[in-house]
Amino acid sequence: MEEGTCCDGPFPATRRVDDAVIEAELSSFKALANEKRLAVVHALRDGELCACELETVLDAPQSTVASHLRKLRDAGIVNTRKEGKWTYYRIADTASLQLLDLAAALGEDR
Amino acid sequence: MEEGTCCDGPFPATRRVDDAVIEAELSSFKALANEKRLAVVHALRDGELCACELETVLDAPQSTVASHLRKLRDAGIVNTRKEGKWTYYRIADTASLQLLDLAAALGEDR
DNA sequence: AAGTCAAATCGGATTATATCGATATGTATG
DNA sequence: CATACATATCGATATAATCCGATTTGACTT
Repeated sequence: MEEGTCCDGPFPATRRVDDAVIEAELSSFKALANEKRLAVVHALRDGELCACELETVLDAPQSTVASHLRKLRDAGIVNTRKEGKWTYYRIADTASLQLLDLAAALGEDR
Repeated sequence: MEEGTCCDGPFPATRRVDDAVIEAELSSFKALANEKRLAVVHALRDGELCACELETVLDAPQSTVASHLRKLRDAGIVNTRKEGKWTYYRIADTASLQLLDLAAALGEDR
């Protein structure tokens, strides 16, 4: 009933994807694809917290927390504000909160 | 000018985060935190494609593509439909497309 | 300027993911 | 039932991410 092979013809070039877009998406998704970094973003939903408060939230050593915060910062998910010897972290863009909500909805049933 | 230490008091328990929600978000983000899997999702925006067509899109060996497709399926990002010896893949939920768009917007400038 | 505390960075060990050839499974067709 | 093709799984290796102690940097304070 079947005839011919599936992939003997050229694949439509219209389905090729823009690398720059994928790169942008990738940097957001990689930043959020980690349990501790997600916990940070959740903790910051209600407002800024300083780095040492986030150590308490994550219950992890200072250096571990600092490296997660750096990744979130590099990805543009959070911003910082220095006040004396403390560094306060906050959500950079509410779009990241929408992102979490969508992801939660997608992943919840299963 | 500063007085006291930052974290000598107990941290407000109200900021504790729901683990189940994080787990759900994590499974979506991990599935999308890969260049090849993102390319698959993009390729499927305009409609279903069979596995061997996706080999062409990714330009990778069959076994590599198959393992990425399995991860997308396990995460509920794509569904499959078998027709004879072919397996067609499609986006399971348009919410994942919104997710890509938001992530692209977040990650583009920087 | 010595001491203290917050936070960032470094280095190396551990753990997780990705890659891909080889092999197995499943579905037509001759 | 042998063959061809599509796709899934296995297993070994390569690559990347995480973790965390130790050290450094920077901002106060005395």
